[in-house]
Amino acid sequence: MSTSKEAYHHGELRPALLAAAEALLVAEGPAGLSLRAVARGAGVSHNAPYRHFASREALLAALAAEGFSRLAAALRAAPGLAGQGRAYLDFAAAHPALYRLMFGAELRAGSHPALKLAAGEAFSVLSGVAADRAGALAAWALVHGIAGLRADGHWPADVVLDSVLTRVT
Amino acid sequence: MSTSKEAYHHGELRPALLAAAEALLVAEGPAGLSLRAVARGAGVSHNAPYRHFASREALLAALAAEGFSRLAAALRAAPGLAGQGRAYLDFAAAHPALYRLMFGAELRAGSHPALKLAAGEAFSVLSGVAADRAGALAAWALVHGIAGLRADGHWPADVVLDSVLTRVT
DNA sequence: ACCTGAACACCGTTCAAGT
DNA sequence: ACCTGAACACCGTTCAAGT
Repeated sequence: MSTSKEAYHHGELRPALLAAAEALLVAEGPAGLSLRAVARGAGVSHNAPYRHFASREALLAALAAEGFSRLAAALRAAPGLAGQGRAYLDFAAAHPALYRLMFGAELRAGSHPALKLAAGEAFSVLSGVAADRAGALAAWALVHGIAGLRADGHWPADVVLDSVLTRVT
Repeated sequence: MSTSKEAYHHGELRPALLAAAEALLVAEGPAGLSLRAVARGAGVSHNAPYRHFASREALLAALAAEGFSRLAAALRAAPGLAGQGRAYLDFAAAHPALYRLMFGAELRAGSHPALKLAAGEAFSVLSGVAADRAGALAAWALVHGIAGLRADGHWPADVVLDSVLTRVT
């Protein structure tokens, strides 16, 4: 076994940077997520991240892609359309900062192929349990809309989610 | 009539800053929306905006609040729930950068009372045409979800919106 | 290969002045 | 009142070196 510090010289810096980035994102919000702060969090110089990410935005995109992979796994573990709807909302509620990064304005999915791929993977899991295409899109838009409104503090706390989820056919 | 330059000395700087900020947001995205660039756009020193906004975030919040007011006006002009749904989606599609700022991760509505108020105003217009509270929330979440997915490029271009909008009761 | 320190052009914010 | 220029501590990114 090597110490974590030595590990950076053996290819472990990339995951260490992503972990530091997520910790920063949770602790200080997206504004605190500077590349230099991420490097400090991982214990390396402000310049070391460029060995693994082409830019700050590329690191953010990688973190968001990781979020989509985790969301896809959570959806796969949930049974049925209603179950996946609840799993989707649970994920967004459990990781609000990450969820906002995944869909936020600072990342254009169009310009990050790996991100778009990871997102498509999560959505295909949702589609797999819907009756038809319009139904899958409606369900996805509904849970995504609820998750977004909740994350922004626009969603009344006393609403029973199931009473809303069942309004979509 | 005074020239626009002189007008800054007579209380017109605030709207001029908001207009410059929106132009920058549209032209360069949220990353290009620096306070110093906004000041340059309005033709004043990098420091002048602090006479009207406490911080960069306060200026962003004011711009987002203006967006909610415009959205509310667009909703008021549309007849019925389906009409308002379409008006909501039209607004998001016509002003994608502004829409993303309104709901984006860089602004927490909770910490900007005026922003939360403006958002609540827009939502109350939507609620006014729904049959009940769960239906209003479902409709709002659905159009908001569709708007967000479209803005992020996750929405298939060939989907007929009405076929999805009618899935919500 | 992987990491570092110095450097560049920026940024938000503060402050002491100017009119 | 409203605006300015200098200053501070940051930031993303690049570059020339070090091992």
